[in-house]
Amino acid sequence: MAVSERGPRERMVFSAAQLIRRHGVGATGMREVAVHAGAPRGSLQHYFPGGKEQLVNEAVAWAGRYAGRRVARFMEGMAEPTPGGLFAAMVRQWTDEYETAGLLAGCPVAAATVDCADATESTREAAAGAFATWTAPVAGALTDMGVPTERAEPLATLMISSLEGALLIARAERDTRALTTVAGELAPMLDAVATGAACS
Amino acid sequence: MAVSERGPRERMVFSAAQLIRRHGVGATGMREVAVHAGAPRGSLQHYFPGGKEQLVNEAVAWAGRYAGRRVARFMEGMAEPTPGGLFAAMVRQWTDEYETAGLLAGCPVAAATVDCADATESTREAAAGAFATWTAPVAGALTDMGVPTERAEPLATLMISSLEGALLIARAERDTRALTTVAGELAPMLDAVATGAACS
DNA sequence: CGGCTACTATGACCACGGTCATAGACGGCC
DNA sequence: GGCCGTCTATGACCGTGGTCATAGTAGCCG
Repeated sequence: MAVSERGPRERMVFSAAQLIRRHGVGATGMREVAVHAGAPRGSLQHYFPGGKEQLVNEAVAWAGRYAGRRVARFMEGMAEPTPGGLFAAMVRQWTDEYETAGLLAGCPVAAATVDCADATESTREAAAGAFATWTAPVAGALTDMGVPTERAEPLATLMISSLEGALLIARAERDTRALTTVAGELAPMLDAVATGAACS
Repeated sequence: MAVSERGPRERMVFSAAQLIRRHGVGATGMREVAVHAGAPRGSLQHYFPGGKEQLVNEAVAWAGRYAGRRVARFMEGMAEPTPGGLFAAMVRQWTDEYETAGLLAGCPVAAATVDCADATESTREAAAGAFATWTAPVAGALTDMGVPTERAEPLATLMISSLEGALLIARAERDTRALTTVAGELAPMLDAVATGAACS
């Protein structure tokens, strides 16, 4: 996964994100993270003196940056970009993963929110930050495609919400049905908005 | 919360759902459930010999039935029901809770999915079942409002996905912004579809 | 070489939590 | 009353997991 030659610290953050999105925060152990990253257990307390909380927060932030960066990739990959096309690409990343991996893991930010939002303030803030650093590029892409500025961020929030929710249902059903359905329904609506079609 | 006079068993299921949606499955202890339900600890193993797994599964199923039943209430409460109006009502239930409770808990089904989808098959199935028993009444309501039958279930999935995702973001941000935004954006789109407006 | 810093390595502590085992209380029914 | 099923009550076991403490290793600099 193109992670081979990063420092051990980044590998641990990456591994934490991977494990969290599969098993949730509570069920992910520090020892487990170390093993998954191929890193010594002692390095955890060395790089993350803040303990599990710090590790989780960094994993969440990492996931947010990753998701944000993907948006630019999706835009580059489209001949004639449209809002619906961008959304379809965002969804396809997940359906593709299901095809290849055979199993659908979740979003680490979602997992952190569900598990920590009420208990750990800093993690809640990290999750909010991650959503923000994900929403911004989406909204930016929308404006680049001609969506009015004041609609861009609301629509970006709608897109991410639908994706996260569909991902949840897809995991429960062990089936990409919800993801493809949401893409099939929402994408045309987004394009209709962008072309200024009659909505409201 | 109108739970006062139910049997102790149902109270425990209810309490489990409440605690799960706040702290997640992993962080919710059996002892904690018993205390919250005002029930003796020994009753847990008596009513739920299947242990925590059984309790969680029943809590998830209960939440699914509850959500499904709410749909009928929402329909009754609307003078001239529209898909967008139904969605707005579904969202409002959550924003109202935030106003009154001051804190936004999540959806127990979402929490169970995030925490157990990969580890506990039965819970994953319970979550899938819960989404199904929630989606069905929504789709039924849509058809009653004139939405073509083949579009009803996909749109219901879109509605629930958006709601779940927005709820996630709202929890992370400790703000109903995402919920109101999604309602404001998606509701008109849904009505446009229902009235057969130009979308795709 | 001595010492310092960065990192690795492991064992131990301790709290938490799910489960089991056992036994006590209540209430109906023969 | 004596019996039994339902429910309540509580203590104990044991695995798990986060954290702390303590060394050990490697490399650099003076």
